[in-house]
Amino acid sequence: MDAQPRKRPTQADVGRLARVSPAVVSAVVNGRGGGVRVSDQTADRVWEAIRQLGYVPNVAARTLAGGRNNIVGVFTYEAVFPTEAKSFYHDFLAGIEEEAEERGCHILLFTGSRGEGRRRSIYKDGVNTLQLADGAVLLGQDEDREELAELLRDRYPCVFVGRREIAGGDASYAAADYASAAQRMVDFIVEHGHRRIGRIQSAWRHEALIDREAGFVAGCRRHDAAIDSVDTLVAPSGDAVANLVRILIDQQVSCVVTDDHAAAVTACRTARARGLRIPEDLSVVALGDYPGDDAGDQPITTVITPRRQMGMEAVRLLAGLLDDPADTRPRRTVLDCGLRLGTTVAAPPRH
Amino acid sequence: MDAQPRKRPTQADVGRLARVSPAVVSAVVNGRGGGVRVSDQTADRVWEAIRQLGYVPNVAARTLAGGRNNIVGVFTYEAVFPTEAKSFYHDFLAGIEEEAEERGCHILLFTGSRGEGRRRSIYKDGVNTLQLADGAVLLGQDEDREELAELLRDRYPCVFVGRREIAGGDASYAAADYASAAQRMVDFIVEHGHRRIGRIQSAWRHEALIDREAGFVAGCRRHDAAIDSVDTLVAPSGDAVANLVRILIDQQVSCVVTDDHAAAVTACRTARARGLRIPEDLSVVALGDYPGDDAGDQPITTVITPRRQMGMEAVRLLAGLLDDPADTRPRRTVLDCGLRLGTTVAAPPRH
DNA sequence: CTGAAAGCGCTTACAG
DNA sequence: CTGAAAGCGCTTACAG
Repeated sequence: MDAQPRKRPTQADVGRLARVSPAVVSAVVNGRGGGVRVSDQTADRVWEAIRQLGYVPNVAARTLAGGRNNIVGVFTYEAVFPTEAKSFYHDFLAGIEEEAEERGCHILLFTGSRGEGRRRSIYKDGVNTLQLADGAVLLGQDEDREELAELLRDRYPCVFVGRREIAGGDASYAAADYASAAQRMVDFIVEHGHRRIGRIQSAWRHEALIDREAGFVAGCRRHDAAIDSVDTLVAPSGDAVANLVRILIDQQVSCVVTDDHAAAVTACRTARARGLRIPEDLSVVALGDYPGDDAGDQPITTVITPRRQMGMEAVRLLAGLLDDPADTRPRRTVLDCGLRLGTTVAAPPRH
Repeated sequence: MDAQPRKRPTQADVGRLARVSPAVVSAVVNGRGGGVRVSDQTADRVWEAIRQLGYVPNVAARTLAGGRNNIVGVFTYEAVFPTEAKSFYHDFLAGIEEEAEERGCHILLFTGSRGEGRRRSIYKDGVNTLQLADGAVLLGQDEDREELAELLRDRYPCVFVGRREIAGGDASYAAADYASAAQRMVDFIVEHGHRRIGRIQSAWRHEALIDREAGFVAGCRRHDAAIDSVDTLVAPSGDAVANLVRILIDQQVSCVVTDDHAAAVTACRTARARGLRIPEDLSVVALGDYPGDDAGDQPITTVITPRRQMGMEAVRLLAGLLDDPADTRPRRTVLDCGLRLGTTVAAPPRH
């Protein structure tokens, strides 16, 4: 057979076969956009030639010439398919996939962006790799804010999944409304009669955590009259949680509120080890869930992140950004969180 | 601020500032590659200009001028991130990601390839969408073999995850060695003393299932002297399994061998409903595992598909294909499967 | 309604 | 050791 490094057919080849100019081929391929009009007959001839030759537009050329390539980028600093916490990104990605598919877009995962070190970066050797795609959705936790600021300065079209305040730039995002969810969670436990609330707060100052805090504080303020005490302890790491739970138990709180699911699970275990029953003796709630299955553990009453919807909405916002680049205002959506009622909340014990 | 659609500095701009030609800038940026040599003085001047202007190479232009784009495609007919069976593709993708990252490649998920119908297809409007990438890894079960045959005819560089015999083409693949694994599984149960074996076989004639069958049959033949009987029943669907299990129980088999994990779980449940204990009264093994967690069920003794390795190997094979396109022979690797020893096998009961 | 031409930003032979 | 030029494959004004 021919062993030559298969040369792909170009617009010129198609044009030659269909006896039209490359420009016409371009117009046909792109749904007669660009002010050029082509008769149905001609279009059919072009399509036939395209089919015969197996022509496919060259992404790079398209991008270079200014057109779009219908590729939505997805960038994460960590592995998209982690070995532990396998399902971490799944629901976000499912939403992104669904919406991208709906719009006829492909998804480009920037896995080849590891610079010098082990870490991925947007600017590989000073080059913004994301440019391969029309725009990108940015996911994940452990970010390089410097780089993100640069990305915004570059005016690269991107949307974050989750709220982000990037210095010097107006980031677009599809976020979860952790603030109101946290507030509703406070409503919920106060309605159950809790008057002494213990709070274990992450030391990390991520927007998602700041929002939880704001909502929690607002909720407590609203129930100021009903609540006797709120003890807030900051956990520098997950390892510290167990100790803090013991402290709160000693302070006689009837309900422990954690930032995330893992901390809530730890709280339950620690309390049980102290001989307390959940929820009879101590209630526990989380202001953030874990995407995986709880695998056997007692289902925690928790705020649910609308991951799938966030993914979908991020793609939608990005599409808007691309469709109207003249409008430079940030696109922002804040989506409602649900509360999942597990089995870890009951009325406080009577003494 | 300026609302203009972000215009970035180019090599030409840098060259103008540094008083050199664009070609020199290119050489400097790319570490003096391309046969062009530049004096250190000049290089410094260029770097200084780059810094001043904040120059960043344009990826699309680079790709266009260069050839390959370092994008590995991944194609599946179904959603890559399914709502049910969430983890179905995870391990494969993790392997693909790991190897792609190692090679500085990005991953393109062909999600925008839905043609007329609801289904994805490689040839959208008669056009091979996969050509957006340098080559592709093909995943999944429910395929369009016609289309795949066409893909091979097109000589598009692609590698399947799992063995495939495509009519009229030599498909490259990274497969699992189900045949030897099945054979070893037969060894295993015979060594445990099983003499009357019941087999529930899927009616589906996928390569992966054909391989299991071949291995199972070979294993039984090898132990011909030891085995009293092998009853093989074909299950047209998963729903039929329970009934077939009852038949096998009536026929006094001491071990049931299924093709997949789900059928094995059904077998266990059905047997238990009949008052049999697993494994004391009946042993059950599966020749294929399920990637998710077994969530509470008794761990099945099963063949393990090396998903991660298959994903990695597929990318490696693809890289080989791309690096040496002159060599048109198919690239094929068959990877060992492990056996997971669950708690569903014991010596057969004595009567 | 269609064609010829310029240009996107880069790399890579090819001359000097 | 350096510059001028062609070309990668496309889109997009611009003429006919």
